[in-house]
Amino acid sequence: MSDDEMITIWMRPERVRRSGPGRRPGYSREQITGVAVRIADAEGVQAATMRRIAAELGTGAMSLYVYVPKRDDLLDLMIDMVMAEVELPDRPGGGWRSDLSLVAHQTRVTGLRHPWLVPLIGSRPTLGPQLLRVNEFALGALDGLGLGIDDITGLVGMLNDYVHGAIRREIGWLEEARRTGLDPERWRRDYVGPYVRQVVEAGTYPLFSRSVLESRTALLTPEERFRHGLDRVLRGIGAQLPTGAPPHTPARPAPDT
Amino acid sequence: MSDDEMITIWMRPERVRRSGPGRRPGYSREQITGVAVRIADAEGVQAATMRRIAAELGTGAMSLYVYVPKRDDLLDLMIDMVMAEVELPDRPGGGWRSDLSLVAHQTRVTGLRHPWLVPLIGSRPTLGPQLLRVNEFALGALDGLGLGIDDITGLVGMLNDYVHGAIRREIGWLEEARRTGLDPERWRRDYVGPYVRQVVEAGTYPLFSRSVLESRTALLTPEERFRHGLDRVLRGIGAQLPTGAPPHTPARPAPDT
DNA sequence: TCCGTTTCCAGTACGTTGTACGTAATTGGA
DNA sequence: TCCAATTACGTACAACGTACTGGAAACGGA
Repeated sequence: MSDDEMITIWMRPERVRRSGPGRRPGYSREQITGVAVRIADAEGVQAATMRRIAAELGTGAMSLYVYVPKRDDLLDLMIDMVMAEVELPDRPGGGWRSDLSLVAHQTRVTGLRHPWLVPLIGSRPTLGPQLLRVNEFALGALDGLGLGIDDITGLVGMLNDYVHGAIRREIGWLEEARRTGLDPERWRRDYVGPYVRQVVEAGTYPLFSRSVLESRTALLTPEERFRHGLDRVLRGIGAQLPTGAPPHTPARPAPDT
Repeated sequence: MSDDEMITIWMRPERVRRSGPGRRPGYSREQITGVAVRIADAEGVQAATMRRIAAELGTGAMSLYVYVPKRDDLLDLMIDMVMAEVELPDRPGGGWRSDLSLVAHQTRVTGLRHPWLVPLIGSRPTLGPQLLRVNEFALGALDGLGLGIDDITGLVGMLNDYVHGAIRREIGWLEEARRTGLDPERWRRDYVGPYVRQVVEAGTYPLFSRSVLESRTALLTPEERFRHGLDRVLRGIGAQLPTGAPPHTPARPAPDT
């Protein structure tokens, strides 16, 4: 199977040539990905076009294709690059609750720092090394508590779903606000606000209205709101652990270092 | 505030003119949205271009702009149109567990019927009437059990996060398989398979490897797998209900009919 | 009946996108 | 010194969203 037919980027590592003929590469995957991430952070992922990235590097668009097969692959590389910002110890060991809490909070700050991350990950499932690393840490947090592997993956998946959903709620209409060139606060006030008010006043959805009008958590900081939801999920997880389980001892020896 | 400045489509209802001068409209928002949904179902949302939709209707691309302000608005309309397929009774009343289970399963089949739905909803939060309707039903399922409104929205959010995540996992690489023109099963076997096998054999992520090799739920049907995860979430919700709550009586009178 | 006003239809055109292709430039090894 | 390999990048093409424009159609009032 030739490299050209390798669909996933993770089976097509960057060409590394220590010696031999041919011009020396002037750029790199990591450099290109870094520029793409910076543009996406500032102006949204749709602004990170091949031409724009190349211009930022002072070269032509087609030069990027030496390092990246297609733009879609670059998106996968971007996802994995920012997943590296999720700071975790080599292995879990603080007790399952604080371990999972750490993953959740780290993922949240990363997702807020790069508002395009979670929406993108949602529409393009990828299994880059950094994502696998974070996943492995979360799985490890629940290992050795007497759970089967399927329960572990299920519970971690549930936690992951909450974290992604919460980040999405927190990001909200950020992307669309940017698309229209308005600052997010003004956008919320002038456009989302009137619509929600209209829906509330119409009274068609009474519980939705109550959730807007009588909300107390709306007064909390986003971080506190996130922790409340996280506590709920962690309580749910805790309720499904085998009773009398050891606090955090792994059942298997740690992987070789 | 003129219509031109209304950013959200839900504040710009379709122009309805019962009489007066002017040519009679030959198409409609619903008709256009329907064609777009059909194309997206068959070939992915990126195939539902303005030109393509118009051609399917036997007209020019620019004619669509009489009914839809921008393509992005059409995406919101598509989301809401398929959300209408989530079949629910007028109001909950089967007990919170079966009510929520109903929403979950209905959402799942809808998400599978339109694989672009969940990824799209994830990258573009919208509050169309059909989505509000489904949300209201879910909120109603937990009303009258002694929970505050914030707890209700939190728990419903948690459930919703799981359902969306589960659908995403089930859809998997469907979209990318289609992009490459291969059928999904062949794609999984020839591309995803080798990569996962390589990761597993490298042994870098032992728990991930176990989750692949020792999984028993992988042998279940997707529907059973979904129900298992759903049961976990519902157990988590049940564990957080006030004790001795009435089974399903709403605390407030039903909305006017 | 005719006209003016309003609305819809649709062709043309512009700027932008991803990327296939071809050519020039650069390098190490024979 | 020449060859083979590799990178750099301008050109080109099809397809995209959509602004603009002129023409067609339908009604109310004259």
